[in-house]
Amino acid sequence: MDVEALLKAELSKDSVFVNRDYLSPHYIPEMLPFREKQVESVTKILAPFLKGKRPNNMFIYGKVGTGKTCVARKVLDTTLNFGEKQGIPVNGTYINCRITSTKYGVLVKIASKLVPEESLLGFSLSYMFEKIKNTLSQNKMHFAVILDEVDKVKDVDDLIYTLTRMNDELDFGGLSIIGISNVISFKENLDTRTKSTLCEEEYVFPPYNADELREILTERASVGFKPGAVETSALNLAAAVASQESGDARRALMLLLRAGDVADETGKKKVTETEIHTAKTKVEEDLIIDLISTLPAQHQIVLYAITRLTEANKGYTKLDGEKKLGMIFSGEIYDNYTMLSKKLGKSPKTARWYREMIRELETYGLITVQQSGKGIRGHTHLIKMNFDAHKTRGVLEKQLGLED
DNA sequence: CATCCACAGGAAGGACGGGGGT
DNA sequence: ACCCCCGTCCTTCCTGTGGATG
Repeated sequence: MDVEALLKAELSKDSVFVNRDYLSPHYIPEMLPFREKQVESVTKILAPFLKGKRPNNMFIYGKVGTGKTCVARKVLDTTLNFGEKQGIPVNGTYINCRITSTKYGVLVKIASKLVPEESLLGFSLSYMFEKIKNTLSQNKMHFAVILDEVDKVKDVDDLIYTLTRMNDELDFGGLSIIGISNVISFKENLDTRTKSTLCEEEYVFPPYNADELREILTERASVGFKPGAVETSALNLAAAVASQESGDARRALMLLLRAGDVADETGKKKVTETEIHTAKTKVEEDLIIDLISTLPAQHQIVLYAITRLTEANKGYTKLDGEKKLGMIFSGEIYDNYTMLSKKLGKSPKTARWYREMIRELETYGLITVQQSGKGIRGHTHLIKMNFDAHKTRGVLEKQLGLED
């Protein structure tokens, strides 16, 4: 008797859901529809693992919500389980580089996976390096790291170099890297050596089309929702909306999840097109919150300054052409940022550091940066928001604790 | 054409904070 | 309790750049 299942059923009595978890973007389903080929390819690459050979490194590129992370994690998990059952010394871990963005952090993560019983914080980088090397060598172990959002690592070249150097120094065992990114330009900015080591194998994951999304949604809805709780037209709409906005499965699922919440809140027994429409705006806010909440306070203030200037439409005060509509001058933002910082009782950072923050905001996809061309005196950057300024400002005000 | 503008972004070096050794 | 080490964050100082300006 599954008590937990009973409790969940009890909880969901007045809900359209049976189990919300199945709709969570973090849930990894048994089967990954429309990704069979990719699963097969990645599995084949990792297979030498089980024969005690070092698999090639791998680079996976694809837009958000195309199943990169899902496929990589799924295959790694299965391979590790299989290896364990067969008594083969394999190990591996998943690292999200948006959270662990330094070389040191990545090494700590790997080391603590290898020797979870030891406390490793505070040791030097070289100690960590040796620790990993020795553990792998002594156990003749093969290790695979998934570096999700590799583009977020501070010095990728250095990290990849360090990890490959480990292989050269190892007599037994080995380490292979699975890099994942959704930034097209990422590869171009890599050192040639890094590029050739990381991209020994390369895969591009295409976006899902509307039909595929609809099937994914239908499948998840059948396990996550009560039977008949979602109208077919609602599923079609959700799939259409998501495919229109880039074929992002994660977003499609969030949309459906949110629509279910809306139905629950309004006491409806069914999810219809109306709920999907209402959920659409909420999902956008969720995505913004997702991106913003992990940002350091100073970055948030910079972004806040950008939203304010965007809303005030200061973008074209100094410009005549319409091409640059909605673009804001870097210097303007900095002035605004220093003012806001002081207002919030924080000392503003220097202009040099401000430029670093702008660069980071760009890599997070929150803003677009463009070189100033003709028509502007001097050499500066023009900045544009990628999300709705009003919504972003609302989220930021909550985050920064200022609501007036 | 020299000069200025309004920045960009590299290099080097503090300040800080967690952690170990003694 | 003290110092030292290390990695990260951030500042200071600096040289570079593409276009406008006089």
